[in-house]
Amino acid sequence: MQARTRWIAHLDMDAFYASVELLRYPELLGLPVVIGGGRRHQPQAGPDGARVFARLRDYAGRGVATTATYAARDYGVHSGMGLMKAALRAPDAILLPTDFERYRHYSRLFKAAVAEVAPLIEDRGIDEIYIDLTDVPGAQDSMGHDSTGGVRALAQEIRNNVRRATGLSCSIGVTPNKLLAKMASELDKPDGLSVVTAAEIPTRIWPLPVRRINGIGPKAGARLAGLGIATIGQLAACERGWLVEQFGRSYGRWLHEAAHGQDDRPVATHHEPVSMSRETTFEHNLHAVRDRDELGAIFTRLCEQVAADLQRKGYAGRTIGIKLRFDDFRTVTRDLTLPQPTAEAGTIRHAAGLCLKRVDLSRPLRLLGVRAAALVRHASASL
DNA sequence: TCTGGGGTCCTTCCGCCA
DNA sequence: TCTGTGGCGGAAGGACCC
Repeated sequence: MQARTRWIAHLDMDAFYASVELLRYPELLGLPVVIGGGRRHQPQAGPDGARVFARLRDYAGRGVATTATYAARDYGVHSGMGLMKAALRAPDAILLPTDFERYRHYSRLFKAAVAEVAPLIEDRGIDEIYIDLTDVPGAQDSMGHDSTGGVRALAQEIRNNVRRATGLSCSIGVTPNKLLAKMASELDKPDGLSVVTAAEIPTRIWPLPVRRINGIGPKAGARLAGLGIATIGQLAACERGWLVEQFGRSYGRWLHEAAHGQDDRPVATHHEPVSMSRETTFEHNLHAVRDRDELGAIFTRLCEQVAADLQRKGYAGRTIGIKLRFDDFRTVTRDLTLPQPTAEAGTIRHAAGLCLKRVDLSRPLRLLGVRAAALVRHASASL
């Protein structure tokens, strides 16, 4: 009897927020569109009844691009970029405000469509999931000489289901684990399907830049570049011991495993939250003394929002923390662990106030946040 | 024209205690 | 009693991700 192959899929919706917006405004198809900023950029009805959209060049503020259509990406606009900077690159691009309610709706639709084919799903946020296909009927079937034929057909069925349910396209990578699946889903984006076997790692994964590994960010990428390591293959050629010397025990070992495509993390169908937080960046910087009242009102509102989130979801937090960002972008945090977990706004406000007293507030502030951690289930709180 | 908001995980440091 | 060691919880910061 043949050993069964572990097949994990990573499904990533293509330019998700932007694509959902295009369903609503089909006249924008093919145009550069950027999603981000506040509610005030809602399209208006023009004199002739046609919709009038905000343009990026008219934007003023501190927002960033949440998503951009592929046409906008051609101008060098990508998610995370400040909208003011994006406006310099693509002044004529359409600007649409984010509508999370709508995106969550489509998120539920596509996940339900996937679950019809394969029920073992790990949520990775609003627009991506991992799917364990190993034991789905057909996954282990061969088609002629192609041992991956069965799982490929399954992935194609999932893509068809998603398109039927939402009208949206997605990209899927199917491989023996989550780490590789995440990379494989980007190989043929958008609207792609890539199956990569363990035997194909040297030809299909090793040529990729190290930054494609989920877990190598800007800092680690730059350090690797400084060591002359640009591709995953070059990383795989490094001795494990040497990587440990360079990056420490935990991260060094992980880099070595990742480069060789090793990852045995399970697909987690359920997870408990670790913390809940609310934060806001001010329209303009605020000073603790000069803007005392305004800051105090915002602070109280954040505490109330955290309390409401905790209660709605049935949790209480024992550690209450604050986060401050100064005008020079320096970030500090303070937290305080209480004798008892709480989901009550007044208690959170008091604890957060004590945290705030431990910070030097002489510099102007650009951001304020409140966080509850060390969460416990709190049944009565959800009532 | 500087750089959102909501998270997770890891490392380091410190004090307390056995 | 002094010194060392090691575990542990809490606090702070940093890297990374969507």
